[in-house]
Amino acid sequence: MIDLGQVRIFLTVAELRSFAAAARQLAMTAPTVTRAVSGLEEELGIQLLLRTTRHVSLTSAGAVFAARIRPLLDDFRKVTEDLREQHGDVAGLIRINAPMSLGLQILPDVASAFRVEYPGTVLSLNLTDSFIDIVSDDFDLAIRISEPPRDKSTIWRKLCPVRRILVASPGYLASFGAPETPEDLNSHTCLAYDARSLEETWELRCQGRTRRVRAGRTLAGNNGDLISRLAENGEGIALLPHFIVEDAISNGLLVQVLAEWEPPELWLTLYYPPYERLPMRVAKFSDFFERYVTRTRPL
Amino acid sequence: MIDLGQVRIFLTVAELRSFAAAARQLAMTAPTVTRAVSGLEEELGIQLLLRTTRHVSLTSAGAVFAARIRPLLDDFRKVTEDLREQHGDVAGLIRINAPMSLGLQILPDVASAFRVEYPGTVLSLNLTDSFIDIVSDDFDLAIRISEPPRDKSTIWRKLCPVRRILVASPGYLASFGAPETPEDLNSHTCLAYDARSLEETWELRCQGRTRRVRAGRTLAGNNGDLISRLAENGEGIALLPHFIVEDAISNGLLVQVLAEWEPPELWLTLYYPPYERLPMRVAKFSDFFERYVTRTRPL
DNA sequence: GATATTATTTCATATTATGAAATAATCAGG
DNA sequence: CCTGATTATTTCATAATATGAAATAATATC
Repeated sequence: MIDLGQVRIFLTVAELRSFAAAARQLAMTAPTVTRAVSGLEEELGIQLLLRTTRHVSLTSAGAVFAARIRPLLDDFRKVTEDLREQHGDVAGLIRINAPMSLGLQILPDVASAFRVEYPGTVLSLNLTDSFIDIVSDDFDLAIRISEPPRDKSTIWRKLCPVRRILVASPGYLASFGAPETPEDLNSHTCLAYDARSLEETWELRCQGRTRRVRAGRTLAGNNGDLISRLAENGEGIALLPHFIVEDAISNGLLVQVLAEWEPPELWLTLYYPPYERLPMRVAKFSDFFERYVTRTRPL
Repeated sequence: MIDLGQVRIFLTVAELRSFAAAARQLAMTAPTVTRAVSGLEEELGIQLLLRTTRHVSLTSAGAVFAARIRPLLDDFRKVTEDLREQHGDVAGLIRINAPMSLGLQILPDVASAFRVEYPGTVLSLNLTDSFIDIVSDDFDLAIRISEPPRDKSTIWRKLCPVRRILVASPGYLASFGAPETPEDLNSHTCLAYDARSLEETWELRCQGRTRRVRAGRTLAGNNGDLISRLAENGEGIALLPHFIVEDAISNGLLVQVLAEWEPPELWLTLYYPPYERLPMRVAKFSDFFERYVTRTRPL
């Protein structure tokens, strides 16, 4: 991996057309400059500068390298400087988006505790279950339960895994029987999470074996609590985050089925808009939220 | 200046969420990874990763930094790899553009000598005096006499300074007298180089003093030899590169005037299209041309 | 609560970086 | 053509840093 210090020195020499002048401008000694350029040339395996004791000029390779690397070096400087200047008050508006069920359960407590610690902040809490675009919808922070995107350009941060389980009401199971294998689900009513496509594929794993089941052919909803309530009413089998159904289970309203078959792990994930500089208030709230979720109220 | 090795290690740890796994993947020892991340955090003055002995996760600052720095590191890799792979045959078509006068004087000799050394190459020589766009006009190399552009994004390379002098024919000077000061030029016919604007400003310096003269109000041309011929015909005073008028001066057709007043230095400059990878044939021709100009035929 | 894994620290050693001085090379001016 | 001044590089002794094995501290799992 190439050394940015060497690159900076090389660019200075190339611009000033002098090793001595570059050394003076960079407050270094001449040997340091010489060694930096030689080292870079050796590293790249190509000569960048032509020098006599009286005249320095770029080679064609050096000219191309300089032209391409200069803007990159500026970008690096900008990114690191933006990060270094992460200071300032924790105050101002923070626009937060979260899924309905999760938001209702924990955001009120997090928000109150946060506002005690940082009274200068203003929280705008927005709960939606549908897909949101954090940029165009103008949020500072979106809390989602999902598999993190492959996309390298969005800014996201996994907090903790969210376990999901299959549940049904005792009444439903009495009428239709409990499934013994994933294949049995095909003859059951499976409640899908996605109301739009009316269908969802459940991927279930057990000891290396994977089974896929189509859910939602008869009933679907876009909200965890809604689906939980439908399941409690005996409408069918649901695949839901544990934190949504834990109360219903301990009250006996729902029962876990096919416990040994596990769906893919989802992650509680924070999404940020493409900040150049993360505002302190957003950073603080993120970290506060993470502490709360992982310590005070594990999912 | 930040250390790219540390950045690479940090990104690996962030992706794998484990120092030990990152060490294994990068074929390093665990202490090296720990120290790289700590060093980076110290350098940036902000914590990037949250770690316990069993779990590693990004801080919000770390997530933003990772998302912004990752594409930059990829670009950096690409630039250096493109440069490292500067090998291969010196063969194929090289499309070269040059100013008319300079091109006529030296390109034939350079081209012949180059073709002897690299018979596999094909040279396309294009002479124009007007402004060219190296990208849209599809040249591999443009030779210009100009002040290098301020623009940091174009790829150019200064070869050597080009001295310019003020000249007129003996006949013209006999009729109108020789100017003693730059101000005297206002009552003379000054032949401008730029035919399009019909006007050109001559900036003349002598011992720290600077004078500006407007030229070309009555006669202008876009070609050095053309203007030289006009001056030889006694049409007025011209400001021309020394190499264009040296023959006419030694033949007595032209005489230098206001010798102690010097115009700004122009540079013989090579321009490249925004190559990602400079083709070997273009690099070789550039270096060949430079050697010829600075050694065989100094301007 | 024992165990295994993990991140970090310690410490001795090897490597590298650094600058003053010496050297070699080159251009300008007499 | 020589001298002097400037410049890039090398030398060399020293200081600073990097490195890995082993020890340590911390934590999740069984």
